[in-house]
Amino acid sequence: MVRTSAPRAQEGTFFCLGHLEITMDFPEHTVAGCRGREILERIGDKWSLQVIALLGDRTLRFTELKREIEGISQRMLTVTLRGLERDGIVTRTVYPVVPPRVDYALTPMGTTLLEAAITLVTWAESHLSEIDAARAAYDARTPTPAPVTSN
Amino acid sequence: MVRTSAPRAQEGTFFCLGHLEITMDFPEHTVAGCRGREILERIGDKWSLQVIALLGDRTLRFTELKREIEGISQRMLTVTLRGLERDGIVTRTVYPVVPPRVDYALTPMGTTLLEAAITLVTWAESHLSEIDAARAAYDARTPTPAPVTSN
DNA sequence: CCGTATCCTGCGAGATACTG
DNA sequence: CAGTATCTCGCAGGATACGG
Repeated sequence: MVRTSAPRAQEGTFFCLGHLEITMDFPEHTVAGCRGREILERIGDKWSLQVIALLGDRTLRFTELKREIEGISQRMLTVTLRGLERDGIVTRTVYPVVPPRVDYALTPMGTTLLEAAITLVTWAESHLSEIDAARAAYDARTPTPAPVTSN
Repeated sequence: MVRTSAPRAQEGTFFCLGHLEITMDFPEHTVAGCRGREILERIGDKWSLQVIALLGDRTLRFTELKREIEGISQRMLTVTLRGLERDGIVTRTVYPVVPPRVDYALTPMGTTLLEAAITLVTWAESHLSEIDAARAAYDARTPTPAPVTSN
């Protein structure tokens, strides 16, 4: 059994994913703005994890990132990088040359985040076939209700 | 150094987060629909992880989940649970009684997913203050451009 | 109690055009 | 090269009402 939420009205250090009660002694653990969820909002968005993964490999320039990440728009790459920079996940280094050159790299904290995230990716890799099987079984049990072609 | 993307034009088992080239010998690793991202879309959404965390604790009924998860709508709880059920993360057990009773529980696979996800939550817990500091520093460096109140 | 069925809204995110 | 500035649109997700 994995213990993630607290027995009611108890205190201590818990994962901030469940009960209201556990937040009493930890003002920073609000329910609506559950801090534990913030990291998911950070790497759970469409592009952040890909950026982090690429930078885990090596420092990259803006255009290099754009080229590596299939389908990302210039705007979203900028937005993503700014968010990661603000959170201290990546560093942004501007070289005052012309044409401009900007390097992005993982901070030490960013590296540890990547290591933590890899746990999940690894899990995904090793369970994809099982998930596919579950989906197929589910869809077989619950055939899509024919969109009104039977009359 | 964390190695997440492949040296170009090489083959083997890599994390599906970066290069195009690594997908050549793994048809299931498409770029747009990167399978590694699917799990993030699963637990990265607004409610799934909270549901998983609560069920990691113990089996819960629909209404119990609704009560525990502050702010979730009936609709989104249903949608979330259906998705998790389809992926084989949770089981749904209907008792033919009146009024109806439906129990939700983690599958073995769901439990392993929770364990993997906890890695990230733990990381978040232990880096929140560092992130806050980074944000404060960033915001100090980059004060919000006054929204035209200076004329 | 445990859902579906609609309607509606805000925001994530793409496309495009323009600058230092 | 490395961005900002707009405009636009789809859809995740909330509110509400009803059904078995």
